[in-house]
Amino acid sequence: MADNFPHRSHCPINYALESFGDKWTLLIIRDLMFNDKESYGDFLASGEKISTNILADRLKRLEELGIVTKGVKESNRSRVVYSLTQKGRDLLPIMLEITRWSGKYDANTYASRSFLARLEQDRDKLIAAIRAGW
Amino acid sequence: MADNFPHRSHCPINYALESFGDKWTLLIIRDLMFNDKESYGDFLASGEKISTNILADRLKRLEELGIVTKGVKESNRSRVVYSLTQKGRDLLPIMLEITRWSGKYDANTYASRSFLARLEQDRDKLIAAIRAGW
DNA sequence: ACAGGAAATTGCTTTTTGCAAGCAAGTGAC
DNA sequence: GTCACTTGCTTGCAAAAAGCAATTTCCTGT
Repeated sequence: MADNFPHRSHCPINYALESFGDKWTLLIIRDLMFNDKESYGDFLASGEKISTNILADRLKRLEELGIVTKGVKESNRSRVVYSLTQKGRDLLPIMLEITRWSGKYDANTYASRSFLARLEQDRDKLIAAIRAGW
Repeated sequence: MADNFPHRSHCPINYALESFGDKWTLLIIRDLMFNDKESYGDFLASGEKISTNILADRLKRLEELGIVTKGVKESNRSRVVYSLTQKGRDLLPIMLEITRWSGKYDANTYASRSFLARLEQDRDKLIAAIRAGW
């Protein structure tokens, strides 16, 4: 959890942008959080087609920031697996509010009606339910 | 509200990233939402030192996306003023969850204790109170 | 008409991204 | 053991975006 680079400011919005304010980082977090992905290859296979050098860079950065940890699979110790730390899991409310906003404004959103309805009607219970699965 | 560029996907996270997934856009939204800024010069004066060409580009983009509207001040019709649309104001819950996360993990955060406490204790009331001021 | 300020635009350099190819380490079949 | 295969990266290079300083345009009040 390095975090020892010069900050533009300690505005909370800016702190977040310096952590995950780019076009790719939140997609990796999404895959870890909602799509049961855990390996380099898993992330590469996502629909948005991240390139290998960017993926490697972002995973390294997320590790340095303490949002993700790197380990190996017990069943196959050559397989590298990434997972969210508490700091990473705490991004859940942000991810859900983003989903709500995009669900409202993107006419072609992939987010399902039922999920959006659940989010609208009882956000707190939905958060609790997801956390219970961790 | 153009939105007619090729999307990487219609994943809600990705849609949001394509709207404001860069190092500067959310700072402009922050200034409009919380800091009573409205003009080009106001945004330029913010602590993070955005450069003029990037600012002009992002304002244009935000307008195209329907998040911000551009107008002129009645009292001085040479003065351009920007303001949030409903789509922009609907980013409030995201902004607050980001503030909460950064407030938790940035030891040097600018976010005040009292604001963070209010956010923790009654998020919904805080949102309602801010909306009431719009 | 002119001075002044606000809102950009332009030109140039540096940094970051995107893409394809290559490579190293571990594993599984034989 | 060795050889093909998979996984997890690294490298090189071209293209795009960001950063920075200087310049310009467009009001507008005097």
